[in-house]
Amino acid sequence: MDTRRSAKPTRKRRKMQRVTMMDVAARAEVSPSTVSLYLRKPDAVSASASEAIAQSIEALNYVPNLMAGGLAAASSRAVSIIVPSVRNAFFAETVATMQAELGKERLQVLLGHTEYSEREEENLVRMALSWAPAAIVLTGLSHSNATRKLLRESNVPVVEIWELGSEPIEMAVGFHHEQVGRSMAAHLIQRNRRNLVFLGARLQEDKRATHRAEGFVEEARKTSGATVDIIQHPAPSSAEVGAMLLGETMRKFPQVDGIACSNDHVALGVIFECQRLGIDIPGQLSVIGFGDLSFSAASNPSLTTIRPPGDLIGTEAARLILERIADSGERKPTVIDTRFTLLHRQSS
Amino acid sequence: MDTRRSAKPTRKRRKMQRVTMMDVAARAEVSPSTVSLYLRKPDAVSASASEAIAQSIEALNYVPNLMAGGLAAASSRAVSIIVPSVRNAFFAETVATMQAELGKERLQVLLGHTEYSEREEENLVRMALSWAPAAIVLTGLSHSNATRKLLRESNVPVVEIWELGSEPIEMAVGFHHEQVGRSMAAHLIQRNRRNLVFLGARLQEDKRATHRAEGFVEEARKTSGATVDIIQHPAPSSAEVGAMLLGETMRKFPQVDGIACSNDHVALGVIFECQRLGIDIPGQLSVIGFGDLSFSAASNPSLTTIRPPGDLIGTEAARLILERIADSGERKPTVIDTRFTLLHRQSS
DNA sequence: CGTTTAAATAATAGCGCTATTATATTGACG
DNA sequence: CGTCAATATAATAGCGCTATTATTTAAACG
Repeated sequence: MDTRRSAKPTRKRRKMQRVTMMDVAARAEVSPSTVSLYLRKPDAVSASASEAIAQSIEALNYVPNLMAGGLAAASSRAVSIIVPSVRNAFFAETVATMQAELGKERLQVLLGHTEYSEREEENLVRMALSWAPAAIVLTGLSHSNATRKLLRESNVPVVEIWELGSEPIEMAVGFHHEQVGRSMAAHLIQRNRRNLVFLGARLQEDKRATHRAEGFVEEARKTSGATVDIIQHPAPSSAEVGAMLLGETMRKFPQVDGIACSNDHVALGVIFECQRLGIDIPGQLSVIGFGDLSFSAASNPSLTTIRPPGDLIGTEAARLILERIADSGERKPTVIDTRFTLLHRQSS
Repeated sequence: MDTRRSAKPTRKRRKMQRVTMMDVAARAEVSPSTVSLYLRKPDAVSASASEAIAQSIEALNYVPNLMAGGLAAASSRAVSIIVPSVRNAFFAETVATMQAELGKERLQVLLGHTEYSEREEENLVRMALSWAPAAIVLTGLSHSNATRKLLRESNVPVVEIWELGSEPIEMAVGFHHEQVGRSMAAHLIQRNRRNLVFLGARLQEDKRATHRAEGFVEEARKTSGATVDIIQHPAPSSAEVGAMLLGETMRKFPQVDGIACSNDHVALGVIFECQRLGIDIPGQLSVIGFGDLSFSAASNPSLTTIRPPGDLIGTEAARLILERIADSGERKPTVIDTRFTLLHRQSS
C-alpha cells in the first residue's frame, strides 16, 4: 500500500498529556468508551466496572481533558457570567453564589466585566461563544443588536439576571427596579415626608438605578402636595458622592425631608454629611438606601434600605441553567421574580 | 445553503459548528493552515493573504473554536483565578483588574472561590487543570501538599497574589502583611498611643489578617510601656462585628487608646459604636483600619487606614502571566513587592 | 432450555484546530 | 540568468475525548 515512509519513524510526535482516558481504561481492563460513560453517566455502568475504573482513576491520578471533551461534545462544561463589574458588591454576591452552585456540578465559571458598556459586552459574548459554553449569563435586559444576534444564532441557553421589565432573550431572574423606586417613595410618604429627593450616582450607565429613580418619581407624583426631584452625579456610587450630593440638595432644596439614594454607599455618605452638618436623621430628614450592604445595619443611625436578593438570584439562575442542561435542547422561556425586601431601620 | 458536506448520510454526523476555519480558508482561497497562522502570528502572513482572510472572517462572522485550539495546542487561552471570595472587595478589585488586562490579550478568566478552604482550593485547582490553562493564579502562599503536587506535575505557570513572606511556588505579587501590622502599630505609637488593641474578624481562616495582627503585636512590644492585645471574633468582617468587638474591648481594657482593625469594615463599626457610646475619636481613641474601602475617606471622622494596592497586584500579575506565556516554557521565579500605603486621616 | 429483550460494553468515526514538515515562491547576488 | 537562501503557503497527522452504532452478556419468560 503505502511504501513512501515505511522505514522512517513516524513523522510527528507531540508531547501529550500525562494520563489519558485510554490509560485509565487499560488499567481498569475496560474500553475507553466505558470510562467515558462512567464519567458522564455513572449509573449506566455496572458496579464491578465502576469499581475498577474508579480505582484506576485514583491510582493514575487522572485529570480529564475538558478541551477534548468539549470539542467532541460540541459543548463545554463552562458557564460564562458577564456582569458590569465584580467590584460592585451586588454582582459579586451573585457571581460568588453562582460559582458555588455551578461548581457542585463541575461547571466552570468564565467571568467577564462589561464596565457598563454594551460594546464590551458584545466582545465578551463573542469570546464566550468561542468556548461553546453550556450557558451564558448576562446582566440586565439591554444588549446590542449584535449581541442578540450572536446569541440567537449560537443557540446557547441565556439567563439574564438582576432585572425584570422587558422581554428577556430566554430566561430571566431578578426583580423590577421601578418597583423598588415606588416602594422607597411610598415608604417615605408613609413616614409623612413630602419633599422628596432621589440621589443618584452614575445614572447614565446604570440603567437599573435609573429605573429606581423613575419609579420613585412616579410614585411620589401620585401624592398631592408632595414634591420630588432627582439630583445626580456621573461618578460611580461612593460615600463621597453621597456627601457631595447631600450638600447640593441642601442648597437647592433646603426644605427636603425625605431622601432616597441609588444605593447604600451614597446613603452612608448622606448620613456622615448630616452628622457633620448637624442635621438630625430621622428627625429632620428621612433617608432610605438600596443594597443592605455590610455596614447598613450597623451605621449610626442604622440605615433603612431595600435588600436585593443577590444570592437568591444566583441560586435561581444556577438552578435554571442546570435544569436547562438536563433537558438538553429545548428553549424554555422562564421569568423568575425574586422580589426584594424593605428593611425599616432608624434612618426613616 | 449549505454546500459543505456531501449528501450521503454517513453513519454518523454530529451537529457541528456553523462556520469553521476551513470555511474561512475556502472563501479566502488559502489553506486552513494559513488561516490558523494568520490568527496566531499575523506577521508571518503576507499582506494580500491577510487581507483576504480578514475579509472572509468578517463576511462569515467566524467565531474560532477555542476548545479545538486548546486541544491541538495542549494549552488553552484561559487563566484560572482562584480567590477566597469575590465578595471580598480586595479580591474583587484584583479579579476585575486582571480580567480587564488579560481580556485585552483575549485570555479568558476562569473563576473559583475557595471560601478560605484549602480542601476547596485543591478541588478548584484540579478542575482548572482540566482546562489546560495558560496560567493559574492562587491567593496567598498556603496550599495543601496535594495542590502543590498537582501544580508541580502539570507544569502550568503559577502566580500567587496578595501575600509575600514564604517561598512562592513560582511567581508572587503582593506585600508583607506582617509589615502592615508593624506600620499600624508604629503609627499609633507615633500618635502617642500606648494601650493598643487589634480587633480581628475571622482570624482562624484569614491567614493574612493573622499576619497583620502578629506584626502589630510584635511592633508594639518593641516599645517599652506599651501594652497590646488581640480581640477577635470568628464571624467574617463587618461593621456589626466591629461594633461588638469595640464593646468587648471597652469592658476588658477600658484604658485602651489605640485600635487597629483587621479591615475597614470592622473599623467602621468601631466608629459607629464610638458615636453611640460618646467616645471621642481621635481624642480619646485612635483608630486605624485596613483596606481603604469606598466609605473610608468619607466617614465621620474619616478613617486612617492602610491601602493595599489591589489593582496593582492585578496588573502586575497579568503582566507576569503575559510575559511568561510569551517566553513560552521556562519557569521564571519572580517576586514583586507592591508595598502598601498608610493614609493618615482624622481617626488617628 | 431456547428464544426474546434488555443491559452492559466495545468499536468507530470524527469534533475543529495546531504544530510539524514539506513544498512553492520570491529575493539576493555574483 | 542560475544558484542558494529566505519567505510564504500548503499538506499532514494527530490532540483526547464523546456520541453513535454494533456487539456481547445477562435477565426474563414461556
